[in-house]
Amino acid sequence: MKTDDRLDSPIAAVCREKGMKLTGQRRTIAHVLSESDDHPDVEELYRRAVAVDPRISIATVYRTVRLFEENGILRRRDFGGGRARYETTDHGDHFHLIDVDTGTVMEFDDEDLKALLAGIGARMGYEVATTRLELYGRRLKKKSRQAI
Amino acid sequence: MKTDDRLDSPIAAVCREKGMKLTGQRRTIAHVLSESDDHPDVEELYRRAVAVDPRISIATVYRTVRLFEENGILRRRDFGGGRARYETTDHGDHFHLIDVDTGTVMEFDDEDLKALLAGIGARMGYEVATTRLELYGRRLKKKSRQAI
DNA sequence: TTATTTGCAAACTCTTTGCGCTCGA
DNA sequence: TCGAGCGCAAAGAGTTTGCAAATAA
Repeated sequence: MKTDDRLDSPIAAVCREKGMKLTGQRRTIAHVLSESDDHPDVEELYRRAVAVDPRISIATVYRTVRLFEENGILRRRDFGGGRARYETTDHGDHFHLIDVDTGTVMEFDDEDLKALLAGIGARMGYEVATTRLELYGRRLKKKSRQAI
Repeated sequence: MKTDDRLDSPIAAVCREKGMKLTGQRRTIAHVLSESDDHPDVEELYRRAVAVDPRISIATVYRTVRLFEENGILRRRDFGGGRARYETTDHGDHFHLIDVDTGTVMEFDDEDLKALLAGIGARMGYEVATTRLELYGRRLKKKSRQAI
């Protein structure tokens, strides 16, 4: 495929650094990912990629997403619903809060929480390697919302 | 199917209370579940059920497991690996710690943790309905294990 | 040039479902 | 008796893969 320099992106740069062959499809997917700050599934990534360049198949999206995950560029998430969702790793470790009414996914982080989890693990004789934590909730009415 | 009173179990009793038709297959699956204190997937439940009574199909296990979940007898869990796993609801709300080397699933509970999570949700404007929390870890050497 | 990657379609895994027969109440 | 439930096999949904053609380096 012909190189399209307009599709250069931070993630494409990482691919180059890691020595991956930078095909047109990978460049396109890297571009789409760099522009996304949500948690798309493969189908959605495919839709966005095709909008940029129709010469791409969903099999390639699956393959690329796995490649990027293996290279630490993407993190796979599972919020239920039977499909994997992906987020870039460039904004660190965090947890998720999912609005059960709208499906909106929000990110949060909390040092006390991390410390507490590590402590619980240690007390049980384990070093915690990874944590999967998702809160599923409903928007509070303003009145009952706690002050920050 | 002929009734086999040896298969009576606490879960079968709950089925009766809830007015479900207590078929031989359901009785067998209820029995198997009452004897299990781990987190089997459908395949494993099927294996255990067939060992008790071979006249059972995996479709029935799927159907029964869903029925039991809808009736609050079972809770569906997803620890990755693409298959749902089930636990009885009779031992309350809790979290899981999974040994990444052996696959062993352990349960734990922590009031401070629950409070912290509820607080985080509230601060973000949400009432937390359900929480999914799994710690994946590696056994610590005795020496570095923290005192309880 | 040539080892990799891609597109396509078939295959795979887990789960659900349509249908005619069976069985519990 | 008779409607709910069962077994079977086929269908779905998401994901992976074998193979020949295309392509980046």
